[in-house]
Amino acid sequence: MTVFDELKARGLIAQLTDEEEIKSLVNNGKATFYIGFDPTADSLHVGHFMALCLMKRLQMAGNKPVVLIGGGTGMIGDPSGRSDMRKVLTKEDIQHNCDCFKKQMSRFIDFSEGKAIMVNNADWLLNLNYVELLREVGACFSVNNMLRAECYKQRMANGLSFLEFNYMIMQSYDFYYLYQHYGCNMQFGGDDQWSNMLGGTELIRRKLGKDAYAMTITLLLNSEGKKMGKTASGAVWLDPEKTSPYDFYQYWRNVGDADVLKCIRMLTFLPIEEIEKMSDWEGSKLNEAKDILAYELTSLVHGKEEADKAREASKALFSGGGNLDNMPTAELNAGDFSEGSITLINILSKAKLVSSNSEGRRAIEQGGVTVNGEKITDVKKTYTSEEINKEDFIVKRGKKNFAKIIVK
RNA sequence: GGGGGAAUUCCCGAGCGGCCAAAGGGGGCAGACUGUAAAUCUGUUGUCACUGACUUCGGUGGUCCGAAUCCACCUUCCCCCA
Repeated sequence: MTVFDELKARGLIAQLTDEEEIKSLVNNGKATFYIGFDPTADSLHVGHFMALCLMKRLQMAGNKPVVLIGGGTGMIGDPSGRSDMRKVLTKEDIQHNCDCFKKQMSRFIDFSEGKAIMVNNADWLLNLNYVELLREVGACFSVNNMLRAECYKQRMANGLSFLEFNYMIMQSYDFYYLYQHYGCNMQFGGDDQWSNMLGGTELIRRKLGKDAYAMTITLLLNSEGKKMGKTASGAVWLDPEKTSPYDFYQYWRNVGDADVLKCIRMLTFLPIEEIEKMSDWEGSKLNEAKDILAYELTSLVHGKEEADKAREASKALFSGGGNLDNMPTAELNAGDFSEGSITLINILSKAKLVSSNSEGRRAIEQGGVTVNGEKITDVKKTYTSEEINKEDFIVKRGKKNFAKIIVK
C-alpha cells in the first residue's frame, strides 16, 4: 500500500488542494513539506502528536519534512478556532517554548543530515519591513476574501484585532519563503488551518506563478464532537513531567467505545489489516482494544519501558494481582505529621488526589475514599507513620485515582 | 471623533442596598448501575481551624450601620454613527 493510500485509509486526510498531484509527489518521495508549530506552551500535546506521526510516515516514505517553529507567528497569535484573543507571549517565553519543542520532536523525527530540517520563522519574520511587506505581499490579499474565511468569521462576533487578522498573512509568507529558500512545495496542518494554508498557495501562485500544495489532517474529535487530548484540567501533554506516563496511559485506556478504533487507526502505527480485525469487537471485548491503544501510544511517546510500567500498574489497580511497584507514589516526611499522626484529608492532598482540603473532606463524606480496600467515611480519621509503612498503603479517591503512600 | 451597552464563581448566565458564597444551565467530582465505556438516576461543586470564620462579582476610590447591587474615575470589550 502506498503512503498516500495508507493516510487515506487511516482517515487522516481532511482536505486537499490537488489530490492527484499530492498523491504522486508523496508516493514518490518528492515532497518537501512543512508543518508549523506555534510555541504557545512549553510542551507538545496530543494534537501535535498527530502531525508528528504524519511527518514520520511521510519521512519513512522518503519525503523531507520541514518543521517550522512559529517563533515569529507566535508573537501574533492564531485566531483560528478560538473565540477570544490569545495571551500575548513574551519573547523569552517563546524562545523557551521553542527549545522545549525541539527536544521533544527529536524523539520522533530523524533530523540527521538531509533527512529533515527545523526552522524558526522568527528568523525571517522579525526582520520584515512593514511598508516593504505591504507592497510585496499585501497587494496579493483581498480583505473581502479573508473576511469570508471560516476562521475569521467565528471571531467577528467577539472582536478580532488587527494583530491577529495578520496571522494569515504571516503564515502565507512563511510558505512563500520556504518555497523559495528550501524548495518546500507542500504544507500540512490541522483542519482549522485550511484557510491560512490556502493563503500560502495563493501567494506563491501570484508571486511566482508556481503551484504549491496544501493538505489538512483530520482533527481528532471524539464522538461528541470535542477535540480529543483535552481534559478538564487541560491538555494531555507529551512531556512526562506534565502528564505522567501513567496518566497518559489512563487517558487512552478510558476513551469512549465509539472512539477507540478511530484513535487506533489515526494515532498508532499498527498495520491496517490488524486494525480491521478489531472492527467487529464489541462490548467488553472492546476493552482489549483500549488497552492496545493505550499501550501503543504510551510506548510511542514515552518508550516501551514506561508503557510496560503503566500497564502493570493499571492491571494491579484495576484487575487485582500484578505489580504494585509502578503505581503513582507519594512520599510523606516527618514534617507532615503532627503529634505522630496525619489526617486522611492531609494525605489526600499531599498525594495530590484532591486539590484542596475541602475537596478531600467532601470526597470522604461522599464515600469516595478507600484505604487499602476499606471505605473510610470518618472525616477525622488519622494515621501514624507506622500504620502507613507497615505494608503497601494504597489510597484511592473515586474509581480511578490511586496513590501509594510512603513515609520516608 | 460622537452616541449607546457590557464586565458576576471553571464556562454560559440570573441577581431586589441587608434574607448573597450569590438562582438556573453546562462542565467537573463523588455515589448507584457497569466493562477503568456510554446512557441514566442521586449527591456535590470558593477557601479554611467547617454548626463558625475568612476571601470573591473588571480595577481604584467614595456614599452608607451595611455594596455584586448606588456614585466618581480608570481599564477592557461589544453595538450604532463617522
